[in-house]
Amino acid sequence: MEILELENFLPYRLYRLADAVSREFSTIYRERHGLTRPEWRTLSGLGQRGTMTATALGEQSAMHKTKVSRAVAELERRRWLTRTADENDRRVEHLTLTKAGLAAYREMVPLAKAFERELLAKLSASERAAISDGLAALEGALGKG
Amino acid sequence: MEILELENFLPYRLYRLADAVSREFSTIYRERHGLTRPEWRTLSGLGQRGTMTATALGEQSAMHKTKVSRAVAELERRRWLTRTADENDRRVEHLTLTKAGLAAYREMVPLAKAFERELLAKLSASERAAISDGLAALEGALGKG
DNA sequence: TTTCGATGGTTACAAATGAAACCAGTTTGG
DNA sequence: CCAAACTGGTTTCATTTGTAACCATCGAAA
Repeated sequence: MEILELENFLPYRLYRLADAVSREFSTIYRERHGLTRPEWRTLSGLGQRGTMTATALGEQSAMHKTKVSRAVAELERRRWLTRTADENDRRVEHLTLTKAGLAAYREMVPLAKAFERELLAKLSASERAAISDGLAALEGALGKG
Repeated sequence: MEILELENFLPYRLYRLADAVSREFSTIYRERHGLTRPEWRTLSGLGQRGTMTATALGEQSAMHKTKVSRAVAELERRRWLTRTADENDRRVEHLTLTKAGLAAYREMVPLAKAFERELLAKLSASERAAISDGLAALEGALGKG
């Protein structure tokens, strides 16, 4: 009988790894600020880019638009970001971090980098290269469709 | 100011890829049999191994035990698996696919393999090697803690 | 043996999620 | 100019998920 070896099945391996890594990382910002993952992504997106629309945020971080909508609402409630209406298109709003939002972002960046550094420190240089190249290749393959 | 580049941030890249791949793959078994992901994993685990306990299933596929419990309940409802009490430890139950469960498994395996094959076909041989080695290295790194 | 901490598994409840309907504003084609 | 199709974003509702409490059983130690 034909058998599928889960341990070698790519979708399964990817999901399992991503889940483990992401779960461990999330404890950092959850404990620190009580942020959910969509909220953290929104914060990071805006911190990195400065100003974005909700749609752009969704595309950048592959979040469903309802996730974005709710994350933005929560960050706004905390006064970590503000919305500014677009001049030409009144459906669009431009999101920007406030001082408080920026402060939180600045605090999180080193933690995120440290987390990644520690994770990668467990790998050899060639393994790091392999992961980086492999993921890039897959990203490219999926992008094309 | 120090900035985190999300596109190069490992946890983020992993999650995004896994989500995309897993989501696309899941449409296959969702459309075919109306299976959820935990149910599919349970089916695959049992198909591959023959007989497992719920705890073993959870470990193998990194599923929370409530997920396992519910997936098993559903597959049992469909009469795709049966539970047999352990002789020595009455808390434990051994799960096995029924004829119907096995039939479904046999039908799914080629679809899963085809999906993976098509995905990998978009990569060069060295890219495939990179992904495989990189993931293995990460798996090892996480395993150690 | 009895008691107490672990373990396999289920259940109840709360929070996160996604699909689809929705609102408001915008573009396009007739 | 106006209706129809579309787009940015929100809301509603049903489903999925996780946490924590739970039940039953087991093993070890007093």
